[in-house]
Amino acid sequence: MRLKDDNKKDAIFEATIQLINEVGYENVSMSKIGRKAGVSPSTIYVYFENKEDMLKKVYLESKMKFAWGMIRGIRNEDSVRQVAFQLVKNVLDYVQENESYFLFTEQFADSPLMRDLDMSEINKIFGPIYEIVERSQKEGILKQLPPELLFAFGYYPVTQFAKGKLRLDVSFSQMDIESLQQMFWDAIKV
Amino acid sequence: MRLKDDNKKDAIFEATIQLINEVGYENVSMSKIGRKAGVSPSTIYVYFENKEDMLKKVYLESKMKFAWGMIRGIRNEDSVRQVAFQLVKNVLDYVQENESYFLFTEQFADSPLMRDLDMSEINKIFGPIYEIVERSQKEGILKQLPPELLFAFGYYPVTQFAKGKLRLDVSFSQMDIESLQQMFWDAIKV
Amino acid sequence: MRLKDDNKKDAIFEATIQLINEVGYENVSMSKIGRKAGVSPSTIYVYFENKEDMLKKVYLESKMKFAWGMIRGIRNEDSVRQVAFQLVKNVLDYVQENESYFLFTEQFADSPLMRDLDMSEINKIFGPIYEIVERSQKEGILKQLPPELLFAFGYYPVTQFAKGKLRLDVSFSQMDIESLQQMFWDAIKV
Amino acid sequence: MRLKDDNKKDAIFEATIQLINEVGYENVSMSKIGRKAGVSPSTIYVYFENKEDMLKKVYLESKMKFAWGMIRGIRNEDSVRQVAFQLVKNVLDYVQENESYFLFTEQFADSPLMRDLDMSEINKIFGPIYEIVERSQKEGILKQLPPELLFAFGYYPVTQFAKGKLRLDVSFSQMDIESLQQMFWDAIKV
DNA sequence: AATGAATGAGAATTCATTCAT
DNA sequence: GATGAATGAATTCTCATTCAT
Repeated sequence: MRLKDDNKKDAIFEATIQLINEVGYENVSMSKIGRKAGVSPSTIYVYFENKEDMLKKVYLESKMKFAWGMIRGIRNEDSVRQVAFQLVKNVLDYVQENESYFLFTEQFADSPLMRDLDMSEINKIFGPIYEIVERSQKEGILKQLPPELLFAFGYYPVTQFAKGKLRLDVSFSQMDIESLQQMFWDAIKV
Repeated sequence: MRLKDDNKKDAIFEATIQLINEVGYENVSMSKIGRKAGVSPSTIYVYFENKEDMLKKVYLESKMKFAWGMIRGIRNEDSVRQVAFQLVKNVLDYVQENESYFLFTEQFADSPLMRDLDMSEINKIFGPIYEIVERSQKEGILKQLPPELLFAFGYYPVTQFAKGKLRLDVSFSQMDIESLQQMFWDAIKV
Repeated sequence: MRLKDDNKKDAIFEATIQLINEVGYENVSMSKIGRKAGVSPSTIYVYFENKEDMLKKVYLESKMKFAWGMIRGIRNEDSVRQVAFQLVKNVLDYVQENESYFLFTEQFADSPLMRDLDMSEINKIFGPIYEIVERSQKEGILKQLPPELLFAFGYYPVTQFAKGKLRLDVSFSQMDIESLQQMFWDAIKV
Repeated sequence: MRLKDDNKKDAIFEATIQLINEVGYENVSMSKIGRKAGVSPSTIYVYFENKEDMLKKVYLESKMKFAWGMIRGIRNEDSVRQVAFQLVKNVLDYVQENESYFLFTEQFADSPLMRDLDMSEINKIFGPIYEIVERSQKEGILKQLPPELLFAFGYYPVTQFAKGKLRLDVSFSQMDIESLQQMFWDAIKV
C-alpha cells in the first residue's frame, strides 16, 4: 500500500493557484491542474471530493495564510497607532511576498462558490486586534464605530491600491506606504 | 430587411446581468441567456461577436452607468468637502438602486476576462472631479497625494461595506452614511 | 433554421436497440450510439433529455409495438379459444419478425431503470382482451382466476421458449406452435 | 503466508448481491462492493480474476442454489402429479426465502454477460426430474413433448408471478399457490 | 434579421485495475 | 494475503458557435 503523499496535495494546491492567476477561473479544468501539478486528473479526486471542494479548501488556506500575515509582529502592548501602521505595512508586505495567493483570493472574493464558507476559524486570528480596538475606543482614541467599519479603511484601500501596482508590475515606494498608513490613521482616530 | 432591434440588445444585456447574479458566471450559458431574454441563442451573435465580446460590453456599460451615478449632482463650484460627502452618498445610493448592475461588475472586477479593457471613455467622466481635487490640493485643503490614492478611501471601503449589507439584505442607516463620509474626509483632508 | 429530422430520431432508436443487443447494456455508450446512428453524440441530446430518458422512450415504444402485435387479428366476436390460440401465434410471430425489438425489451424487463414507467397507455391496448376474458369466465369457459394469472401462461412460457430458439438461431416448427397453444388453453380452460 | 479466507469470499458474494439489488447493476463498482464487504477493492482481485469473472461466479452459485431449492423434497417414487405440485411450491418458497438471490439472477438472466456460461453442472441437478418425466410420458400421463416445453409452464409463469408480488411487497396466498399448481398440471398432463 | 438544429471540443467525474508496500 | 494510492481510459453531458433556412 502506498502512503498518501503530502507533496502531491501541495502540488495540486500550488498548481491551482498558479493556473487560476494565469488563465482565470473559467479556463481552469481539472485536467489542466493535474498536468501542472504532475499528477493524473483522477488523482485529484483522491485528495478532494470534487472541484468545488478543492477550490474552497485552497481558498480557506490562502485566507488563513493572509490572516496570519496581517497580525505578524503585533503585540498586545503596542499603541493602537502603532498597530494601525503595522497592519497597513503587513498587508502590503504580504501582498508583495505572496502575490499569487493574494490574487487568487481576490478573484474568488465575490464568487458565489465561496459564499457560506465557515470563516470562524480565520476570524479568531484577529481576536487580539479586536481587543486593542475596544480598549482604544474606551480610551477615546478611536472613533466610536463598529470595528468592521474601522478595519474597512485599513484593508480595502490598501489591498486595491496594491493590486493596481501588481498589475503594473511596480512595487510600492516608502512614500506610498506612509501615505496609506497616515490616511488610515486619520480616518479612524478621533 | 428588419433593422437591428435595440430592445433585443437591451433584453440580452439585462438577462445576462440577472442570470449571472442568480446562478453565477460558471452556470450561465448562451442559450440560458437567450431563453431569459426571449431570443434564440443564435440571435445573440447578431449583436455581439461572441460570448466574451458580449460580457465585456455589458461590463463596460455597467461601469459607465456607475460612473455617471457617482458624479450625479456634483457641480464645479461645490466645496471639495461637499464633493467628498456627495461622492460617498452617491456610491451608496447607486449600489442600493442598482444592486444587480453593481454586483455584476464586482463579480468581474478581478477576472482576467476584464483585463485590458479600454476604460478611458469611463475615466473621462471623472474629469471634473479631478479638477476639483487639483484645485483643492493647490489651496492646501487636500493631502498632496496622487488622486487615485485619495479616491481609494472614498470608494473601496464604501462599496465593500455596501456589499456586506446587500448580502445580509439590510439597508444603510443615516449613521452609516455619515460615518463613511466623515472617515473618507478625515483620511484625505490635510 | 433547420427542421428537426425524424429520420435522426429513428436512427437513434434503431442504433440503440441494435447496439444493446449486440454488446449489452453495460457496454453501450452515447458515443457508440451516435456513431452507429450516424449523428454526433451531442445530437442525441437534441432529441432526448439524457441517456435514461432515451432508453425509457425506446423501451416504451418497443413495448407498444409488441402490444399491437399481440392483439393483431383478434376480434371481439371470436371464441375465447380462438383468441387464446391467436395470442400465442401472435407472440411467436412478433418475436420472430421483430427479434431485436423483442430482445431489447427482455433485457430491460428487470432493470431498475424501467421501474415506475407509465404503462397505462400500453395496457389500454389489451382492453378488448380483458372483456373477452370476463365474458368467458361468466360463461364458465375459463377458470375463475385473476386475468393476470391466466395471461401469465400464455405469455411467459411462450416468450421464454421463443428466446431459447432465437439464441440457438432456429425457428419454431408448426408443432411447437400448436403445443404451446394447446398447453396454454389447457392451463386456463375450466 | 495467510490462506485465502472463505469468509472474505462469502462477504464479497453477499455484498455483490445486496448492492446490485439495492442500486442496480449500473451503479455498482468494485470499491462499493469492497466497502460493503468490509475489504479493500484490491482484495477482490485476490479471489477473482476481474469483475466479470466475479459476477459470473456469483451468478452460477445463485443458480445452483436455486436448482437445489427446486428439487427439495422430491423423491423418485413420487407420482408425477405430486412432483409437479411440489415443483411449483418449491419455486415459490425459494423465491420468498431467497428474495435477493432470486432477483439478482433475474436481473442478469438476459444479460450478454451471462451468455455462454457452462450450466451443465447445474442442469445435472435436474437429472432425477427428467427421469420422472420420461417415465410418465411412457405411461401416457404427460404430453409427449420436449421436457423443456413442459418445464416452461411450471417455471416462468410462477417466477414472473412471484416477481410481481415481490415488487408489491405482498406474499402469496394459499389460493395463489394452488391455482399455479393446477394450471401447470392442466398444461402438461394428457 | 432571426432562429432552432447540429456539432466538435472539452468539461467533471467514475471506475476497473495495477502498483508499491 | 491484504491494502489504499494512483491512474488511463472511458463516460455522460454541456456549451459556444455555426449551419441552413
